[in-house]
Amino acid sequence: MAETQQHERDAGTAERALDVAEKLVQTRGFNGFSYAHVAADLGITKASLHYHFPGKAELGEALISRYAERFASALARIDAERPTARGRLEAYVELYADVLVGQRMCLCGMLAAEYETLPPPMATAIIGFFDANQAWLTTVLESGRSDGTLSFTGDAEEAAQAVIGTLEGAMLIARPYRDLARFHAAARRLLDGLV
Amino acid sequence: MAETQQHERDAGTAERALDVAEKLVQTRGFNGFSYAHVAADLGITKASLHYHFPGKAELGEALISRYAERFASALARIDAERPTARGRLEAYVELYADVLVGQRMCLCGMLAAEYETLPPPMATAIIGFFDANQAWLTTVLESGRSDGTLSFTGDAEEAAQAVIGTLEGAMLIARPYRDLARFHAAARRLLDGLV
DNA sequence: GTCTATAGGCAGATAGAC
DNA sequence: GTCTATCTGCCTATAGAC
Repeated sequence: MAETQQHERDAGTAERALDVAEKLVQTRGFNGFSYAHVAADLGITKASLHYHFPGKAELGEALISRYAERFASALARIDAERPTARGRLEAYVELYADVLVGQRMCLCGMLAAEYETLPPPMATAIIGFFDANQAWLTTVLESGRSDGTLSFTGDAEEAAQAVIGTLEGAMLIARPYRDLARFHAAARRLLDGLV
Repeated sequence: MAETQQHERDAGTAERALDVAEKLVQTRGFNGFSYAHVAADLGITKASLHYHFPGKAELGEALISRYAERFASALARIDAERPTARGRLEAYVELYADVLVGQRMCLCGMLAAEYETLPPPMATAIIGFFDANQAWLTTVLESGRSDGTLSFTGDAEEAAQAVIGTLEGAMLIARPYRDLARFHAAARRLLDGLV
């Protein structure tokens, strides 16, 4: 497993740079961090960082693409481990909660706020992230409604969009309050509204 | 009305600077705009802007305080014009929608994302904004439940927090999609969930 | 109240040695 | 891969003339 990605231990510099940058973007935003921040945290120079990522835009793209891949893996895992629609939704909420416990905002939620200032490739990738989430949620919601375990009005796609917006918004507000319970209360209400 | 604030026409330089800065922060974020942006838009120099606001931090504080005051006025007006809890909630949603039509994020929602990077006085002011909204919503929800026109589970304060989070999140996601309907659909579902 | 001029710092980025 | 050195540009901010 020489060139495959390893988490935590023994990761290459590029991967560790992504870890540091990811945390910085999730807490400070894309316009609130710099190559200097990342380099200092890694114990290398800015110039070295430019070897791995030609520019901030490319680093940003790599950030979203890795984040989206991990999210997709997590969704596949939920599909495999959770048989019911309700269970899948609960696991989905947990994905968000796990991000928030680290005092972080969802990477793409943060970037959505800064959308107007982002390089076009990053903007496109963010939309792709939300589209993928919406597609997965739509399937879950539809299957739940089919087997009678979920109940909601309107089409599943619209409900899926509401789920994403509600969770992102709950994170956005809970974070400054440093109140994880606030997020969970909002998530609970959301799930209860889907019966 | 020499020194009182006038909107639109004949506003003083400080007020016009706030208008420009407000729009910039709502679209690009606090870390995504500069004195140069504001000054250029006003047709004055950066130095002149420093005469009105000593630093970016003070400009940011003035921004939040004016925004919060206007929001408070709008809420008082809703109380005066809308007799029912349901009508007040609908008018509250419209406040958000009116911001979004201008392709803008809620000022404080945007700043909530950048929370970790803000000068402490700005951070405090943002919490104050959300607290005020929550207090108003809590009263509306309680009165609606009392007279039987609204129905929801849990305490009104928690429901109020959910309303704020849902609307902020709906804005956050609808904006990159440039899809106002997406916001309205989410808002409709939210109101329908309060019967 | 607005200007010119300028300071000092940090940003993103590159060249070239090792 | 990482370094030193450097560049250019933009940032916030100030001094002082008008």
